[in-house]
Formats: sequence, C-alpha cells, structure tokens
Amino acid sequence: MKEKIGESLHKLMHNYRHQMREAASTSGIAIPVSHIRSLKCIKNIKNCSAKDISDRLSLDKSQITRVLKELVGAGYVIKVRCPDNHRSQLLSLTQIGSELLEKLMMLDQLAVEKMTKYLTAQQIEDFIHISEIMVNNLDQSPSCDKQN
Amino acid sequence: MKEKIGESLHKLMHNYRHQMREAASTSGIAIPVSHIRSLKCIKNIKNCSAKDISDRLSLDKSQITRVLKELVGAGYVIKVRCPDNHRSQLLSLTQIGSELLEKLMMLDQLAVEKMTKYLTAQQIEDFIHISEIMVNNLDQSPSCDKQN
DNA sequence: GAATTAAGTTGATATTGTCAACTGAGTTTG
DNA sequence: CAAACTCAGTTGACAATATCAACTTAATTC
Repeated sequence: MKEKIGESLHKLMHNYRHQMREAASTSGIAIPVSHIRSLKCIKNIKNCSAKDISDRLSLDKSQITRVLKELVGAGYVIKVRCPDNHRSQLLSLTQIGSELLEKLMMLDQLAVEKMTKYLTAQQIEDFIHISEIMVNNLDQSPSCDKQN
Repeated sequence: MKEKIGESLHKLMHNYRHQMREAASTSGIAIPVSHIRSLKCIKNIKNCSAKDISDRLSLDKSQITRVLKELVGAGYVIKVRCPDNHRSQLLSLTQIGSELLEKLMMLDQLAVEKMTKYLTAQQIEDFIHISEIMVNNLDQSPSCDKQN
C-alpha cells in the first residue's frame, strides 16, 4: 500500500496544478503558479521580504528574485527599502495586485471545492494534518542544511 | 482550513522529490525522477508501450519519448516493435535496467519510510484513499479532453 | 577596520510541463 | 481499392520550475 503514495502524490499534484492553471487562463488571467503563491505570501506575511517568501515556500532565493522581478514589472507588487534594515526590502501589493490576488484566490477556492467534493470536513482536516506530519518528517534532513 | 491544502501539497511534493533526488545522488545514481517513474511503469505494466506510460503517469507523450530516448541510450531499456501492431512498440528493462530499478525502489522505500514515520498504517491508507478521491474529482474535466 | 554573516542578484543549467505540427502504420468507409 | 481517418510516436519550440555557485551590498562581530 505504502509504495503507492509517491505516485498518488505526483498525480494529485499534477491535476491540482493543471486545475489552477486552467481556471486562471479561462478567466483570462495568465500567470504561473509560483507567482500566485508568492502573491499570497506577500498578502499574508506582515512586512514580507523576499527571504520570507523563500522560507515559507521552500523555494530557492534566486527563483523568488525572478518571480518578484516579473511581479514588480507587471505592477502587482512594489518593493521599498526596509527602513530599519537596508539589507532586506519590504514587499507590498499594489491596488491592481490586490485585485488580481482576490480573483485568484476565488479561483483557488473553486479548485479546492472541486477537489474536495465527496470529502467530509474531518477527512480534509486529517489529510492536511497527515501532510504536515510528512513534511516535517522529511524536513529534518540529516545534514544540517536548514540555515539558508 | 481547506485553503491550506494547496500549500501543504506543494510543500510535501517538494520535500518528497528532494528526498528522492538526494537519496539517489548520495548512492551515486544520477537520474531524474521522471526516469524513475517511467522505469517503474515498464516493470509493472505487461507489454508496456510509451502510450501506457504516458497514460499511467498523466504525462505528455512527448515527454515520455524523450525520457525513453535517454533510458534506451543509457542501456536501461530496449524497444522492440510490437509483432501484432507496428504502430506501437514494446518496452522492456535490460539486465542493468532491472538492477538499477531495484536499487531505486529500495531508496524510494526508504524515503517513504522516513516520510511516514509516526503514522499508523490506517492513516497512510486513508491518506492514499483521499488522494485518489481528489485525483478523480479533478480528472472529470468539464471539457472532454480525456481521449488522447 | 577586517572578517563574517545575511539578503538579494545574476548566470548557468537541469528538469518538468505544454502545445502544435509532423511521420508512419493501421482502419474505416465510400 | 483509395481517400479519409485514427493512433502511436517523434520533433521542435518554449514556458515553468528547480538547483547551484559566484557575486554585491549592507549589517554585524570581533
């Protein structure tokens, strides 16, 4: 049984991403998933920096730099120098960035609704809980590479 | 609660793939995950063709073509024309292909063991079951694009 | 003030995913 | 039978995601 878990995850992930992409594009929005995830971070994290996004999403710093460059270029996000720490920079959504994210989050919600059809609230909660346990299990890497 | 599901999945997937890649590379094996998944298909599907892999993994045909080209080039897989249908071609593992897959599956098992630490058999089973329900929920695409 | 650390940037490259056009072999059908 | 069609696979092009290393600049530590 256990050995099916890998393939189940791959397939689920593939379908979920596909659903998101499709929902966005049929709504006339063309934006990669990583951009959406970054926007959410900026909304949810107080005084969000690039580092915060990279930590939260476990993505490479360089990837975030590039995502942000596009989001700033498209006018969805602005960077301001952090007054108390000039090494980092504060990110915030612009008006149109907020509006975009609002729409995207509605689409995400629809995708999740569709995905969780036939499932009870309890099952969903359990599923997320187990996911988090597994994430933690894998996070404790034997080599100490948690400090970047 | 529900809205956390997307991020949970992304993170879990990211960590799982990372674990696999790392395990393989520390064992001196350098091979992409998609190659491993394809090898498993060839082992598990009787008279496996490229199309079968593409269906099983929900991956694009072209991606499979390229994966197979590398696997054949590396001597892990051989293609033979299907005797009763010259449109398709049968795939099978070579000796070294089987040996490689054997090692990889052991590593995968270790990754799964690590990932499922602290979880009961029941929890794992539930998790997989719920994954499959979600995959199916998303599979029934509104537009009829299931026939390729 | 030199060495170190932290945040971010840039360049290079690998892997994964998607789409469209194409070939070549089989099937259908008028 | 021959044209039209279907199916499996291939190729090209490109977008998106991931990884790594070298680098800049600002802050901290010693």
